[in-house]
Amino acid sequence: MTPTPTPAAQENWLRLDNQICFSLHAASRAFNSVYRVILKDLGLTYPQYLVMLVLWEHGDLPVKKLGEHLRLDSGTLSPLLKRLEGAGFVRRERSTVDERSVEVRLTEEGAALRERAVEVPRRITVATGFDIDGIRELRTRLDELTTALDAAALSDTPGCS
Amino acid sequence: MTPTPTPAAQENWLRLDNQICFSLHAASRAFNSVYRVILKDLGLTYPQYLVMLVLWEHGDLPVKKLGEHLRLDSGTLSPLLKRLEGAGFVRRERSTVDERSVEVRLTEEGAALRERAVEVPRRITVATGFDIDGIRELRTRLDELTTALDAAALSDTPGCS
DNA sequence: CACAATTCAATTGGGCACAACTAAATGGCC
DNA sequence: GGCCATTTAGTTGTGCCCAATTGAATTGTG
Repeated sequence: MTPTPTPAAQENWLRLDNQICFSLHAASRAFNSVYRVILKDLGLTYPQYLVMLVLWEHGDLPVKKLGEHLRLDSGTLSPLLKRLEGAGFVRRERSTVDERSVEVRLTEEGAALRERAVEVPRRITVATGFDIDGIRELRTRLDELTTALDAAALSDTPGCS
Repeated sequence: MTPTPTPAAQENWLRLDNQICFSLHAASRAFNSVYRVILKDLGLTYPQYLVMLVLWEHGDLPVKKLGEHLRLDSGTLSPLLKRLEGAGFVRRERSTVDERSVEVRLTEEGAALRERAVEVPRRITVATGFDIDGIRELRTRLDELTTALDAAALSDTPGCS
């Protein structure tokens, strides 16, 4: 069936790799799809929703801090925040004490949106088909994975034979 | 501390939700980063690598079949395949038996790339910090999640109180 | 004060993802 | 044969993600 002389072991590695990376990729996009449907009422995309979650939890923040919470840089956040400002959910105001910094502030409308967003998490949880413990377990695994991958991306290990 | 009259339970939901959706989001991007580093030598992006994996495993395929394996539509695949063609790894040839269909074929160069890609999976596995069983377990969970989310996206349940 | 290094946001460019639409070809039906 | 629904790629528009660069403001140092 496989005409290549490659050892079976390498075939298995390739296949296993396919499984894990593809599974994560697919799960991420599936999550995105569900959020797209649920967040449409609120007029938010999924990454915009993440920004609003951070602002609801921590209050007004400079772009820099927002990026640290979300692990996103200004190249991603700047246009995203402009769209949120265009939608009327946030204002961007350059700090008076440090002119380099831009404060992202919730508008009345943005703060009020929280009331309507409160039901989102439960709907998402239901959609996952997981119970609380299952979600917690999965979250822990994913965070472990992210930590390990971040470390690997830094050390790189390009010369690995 | 919280001026809103919202019950504490809802606060917890919001926080829990933040954890799971954000964890997946972050893990997906972290994976992407590691692949970006490792695949740079090969001249592939991560989604392009997924396409090549499918072609290496299944041989030449029409765009439609490729999309089914990867769960991607032509809007994503068409430009991606053009870039792969530009890089010399695939050819796109319109089928002679059904003019609507476009066959994606590996070039010599594309097939040869497999030899160099063989070491990628092991490096990725090392980067995850997980052992084989851990990866298998996580893969299973993620596939369950994707299946549940896909089902939820279809049924939607928008009127949920 | 002057100068260099650093910090922060914004911009640009390349690529991925998806929705909506177009265009061409096929196949079934009368 | 002529008509129409379906199938298949492609195109367009919007948004996200990241790398690299730019430019303004700040901080540190002499």
